[in-house]
Amino acid sequence: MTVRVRFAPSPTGYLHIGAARSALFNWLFARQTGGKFLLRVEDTDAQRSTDESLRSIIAGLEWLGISDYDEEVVFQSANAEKHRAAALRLVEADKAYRDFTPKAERADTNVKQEIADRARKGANEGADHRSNSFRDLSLEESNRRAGAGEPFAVRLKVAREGKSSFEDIVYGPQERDYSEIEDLVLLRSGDVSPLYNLSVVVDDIEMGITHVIRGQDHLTNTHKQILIYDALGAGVPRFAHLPLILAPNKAKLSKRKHGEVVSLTTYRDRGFVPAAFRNYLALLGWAPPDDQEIMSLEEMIRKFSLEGVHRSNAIFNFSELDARQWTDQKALWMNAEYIRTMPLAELLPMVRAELEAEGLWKAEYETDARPWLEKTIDLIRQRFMTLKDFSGQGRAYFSDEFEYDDAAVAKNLKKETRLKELLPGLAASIEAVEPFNAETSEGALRAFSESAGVKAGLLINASRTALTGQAVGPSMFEIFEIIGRERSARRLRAAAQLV
RNA sequence: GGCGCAUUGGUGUAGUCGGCUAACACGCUGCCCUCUCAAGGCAGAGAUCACGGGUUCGAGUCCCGUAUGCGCUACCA
Repeated sequence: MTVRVRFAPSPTGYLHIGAARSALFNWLFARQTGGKFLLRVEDTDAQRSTDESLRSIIAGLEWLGISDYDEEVVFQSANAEKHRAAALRLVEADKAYRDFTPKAERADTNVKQEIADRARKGANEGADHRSNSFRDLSLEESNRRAGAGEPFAVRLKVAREGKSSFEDIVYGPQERDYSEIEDLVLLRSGDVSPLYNLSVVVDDIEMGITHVIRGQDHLTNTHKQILIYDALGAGVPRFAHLPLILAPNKAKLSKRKHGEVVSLTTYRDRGFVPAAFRNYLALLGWAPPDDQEIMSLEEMIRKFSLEGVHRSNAIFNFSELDARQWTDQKALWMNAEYIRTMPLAELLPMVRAELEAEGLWKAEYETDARPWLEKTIDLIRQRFMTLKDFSGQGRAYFSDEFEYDDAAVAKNLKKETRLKELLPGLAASIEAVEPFNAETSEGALRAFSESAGVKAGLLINASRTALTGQAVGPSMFEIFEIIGRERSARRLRAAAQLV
């Protein structure tokens, strides 16, 4: 039997990293087993679902490189009629019943508290889950009242005795007593719309899903879903639940509290290389059998296994206070690692996109200046963290309009007043060099520093800030060659004004 | 409240059948390289494996209990 898995996000917000990881694991599993990877949009909550959210999710999956769905995208809302029919079929088969109890309004704010209170109260009164008086209403009577237009909800008839059990691929054997599961509502009263547990099951059956891979927050509810599979007479798929990704204080990651760090598109917008973030994501809750953490997509597919997923929740370690740690340090490190080691040919288009977005791209980079571009990028990528750095710290390589870092100016230019005269002098001796390259500019600078009686380091560091605006960067003589004779001389003279 | 799941250095993880002087990566500290560095090289600090008890010659690994965290418990998804 070929494997069929699906990623089933609900479009009620952006694609957060936990969901993205679920998508990734589904995708990896499908690609490894030669199975099908499907996308189903769970848009049954019309109030909360938005097109914008859907677009953001789709874009996120594309960015991660896992949007090659093997079949048409399924929209759950389009299947509502099927879900309803399935529930009514269960009523006919006496596996579910109509509940004519008037719908109780629920305040959305304190649901968790309300549930706990109700449970506590129920426990005190010894209430049991099978006490609904409509549970044993005859089908004739039920049909009659429904036919007369009386509003009803449909609930599943859960057996009084026994227990539900299944083997989770990640969490192992799971068991739950029926007495702990109430007769869950399948269809809402009033508009008779289907509820989540019914919809997932009917759709998963319809889509022929063989493995349900999703967040651990669904682990306990799986028992309810299995009950629905059974009632419907359908085979139950295999389940694999994934540990959750938590915030540094071990709280659930949420948009409201944690903002954009949890949104996948943030990583795209802040200069992450998709492969790097994907690689990082794969390591949250899973580890390859060997110690190799940096993996190509092919290696990841080959090494992945659901059995290798572990059970404890992972913490996404970031700091809201420190800008340098705006997201997990390992994610940042991995991005830098990818930027400095990936094939230049793969990096180039990403840098181009960044330069274009910032108005720094020039047509000649595609033609005459192509070798220069490649050399430059290869040189400066060594100490960059994100693609944004190419247009930020690296701006001076692509434009004459760049800013001088205050700290760099203070450290390398302002602290030695003689630089006011030395810099123009250096500019002159640099200009006289022929040919102009790293070696000759070094010779010129060292000769000049000797004749001026200052240490070469003084001029080298001053030059770095003069030519790039930065305090750090590649070897200075490489920079001279890259920036070129004329621009170098001009910037050295201009920097004299900053001393 | 009930039920379920988890718990290895700051973080991500390894540790299959009990033999660990607890491994790797990020981060951190120091040194080296050097013209700088958020790069590279080297070294180091950091974990009584949540706690308590038990089984055993021997437990991070097995059993029981406790604590903490998380999840579910809804006519939300």
